[in-house]
Amino acid sequence: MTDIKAGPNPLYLREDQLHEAMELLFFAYRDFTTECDAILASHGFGRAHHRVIYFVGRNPDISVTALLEILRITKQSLSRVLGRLVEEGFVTTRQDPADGRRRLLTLTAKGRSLEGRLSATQRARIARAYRSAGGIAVEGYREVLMGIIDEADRRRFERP
Amino acid sequence: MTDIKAGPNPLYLREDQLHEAMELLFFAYRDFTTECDAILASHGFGRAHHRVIYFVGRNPDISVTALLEILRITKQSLSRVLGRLVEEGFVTTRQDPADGRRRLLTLTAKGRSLEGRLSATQRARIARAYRSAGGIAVEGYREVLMGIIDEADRRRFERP
DNA sequence: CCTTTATGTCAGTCACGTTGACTTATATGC
DNA sequence: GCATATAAGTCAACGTGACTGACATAAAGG
Repeated sequence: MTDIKAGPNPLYLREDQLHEAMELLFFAYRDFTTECDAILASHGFGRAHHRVIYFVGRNPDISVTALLEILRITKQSLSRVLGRLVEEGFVTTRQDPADGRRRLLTLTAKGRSLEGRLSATQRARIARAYRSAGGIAVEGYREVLMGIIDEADRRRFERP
Repeated sequence: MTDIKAGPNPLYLREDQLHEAMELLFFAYRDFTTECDAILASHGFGRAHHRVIYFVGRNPDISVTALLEILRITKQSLSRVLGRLVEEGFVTTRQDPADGRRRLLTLTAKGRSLEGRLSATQRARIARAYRSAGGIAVEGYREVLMGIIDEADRRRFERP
């Protein structure tokens, strides 16, 4: 009799916990991206432009191939987006002095300014979440997300 | 002189930590979704179909409006996706007995089967990450993501 | 009865991803 | 030095999944 209400079976709980994790990721990503959309739209840009601006900003002199590997899209897809960003003066390309086949991408001052405006809203959201959750929670967030990420990309987050 | 190499200023460190958080979310979401794409593509479906199947599966007898609120898309966007899922027998609609204006959405056996196949790959990924990170980390993951999610949707994750 | 709500639909547009084929420039290995 | 491989760019065609705007219908509710 005591067992009847002792709780749902542990397998059911576990499934539910996994569903919760999936939904947390879905809602967090949804809300994380929406604020930037208005700023981007005012330039006629979309999320693809944001991703390029962000990763070029974080990795000055990145090669096109390296950027493609981060984004996991085709070069034809990148081409349209990157082409516009270069055309409109947000990104510059220069030849790699060490390997003339490579084009190195860097943000212009204009690009850095837009990047800053976009990142600021997202940083604020993260900072708020980090502050309210605390340091131990932050470490847990990091460990779980690293576990979700494909092994090949985990090294990006290794610590000195 | 000792100060010169004493370390980067704390503000810079903090910015870097926030950028790490942003990238973790980006890569995790990217990798979380890619495995399902092949299964979906074999049906001629995309991620939009997956989202509908998932949330209808998790919320049997959900109304169209409630689903729209979760997805935060327009009814015109949902219409094409949902229409195909109903047409091809993955989702059924019925009139709400309590309010005849509402249509209640539920997965068919066929829909549950596809949902199960899709969720299984994602659950496996989460379960692996949860196991390797441990219970304390899982709690942190949950707290931080809840903080990132808009306040209005946080109640979805409240505990009994 | 009139207004509001829930849903569906037609029409047009745009962002952003895809595949496939082809070119050009440079690097590198035999 | 030549052949092959790599990095990048380009043209073309295509599909999904978002959007806006306008309009229709059925049911609920004051």
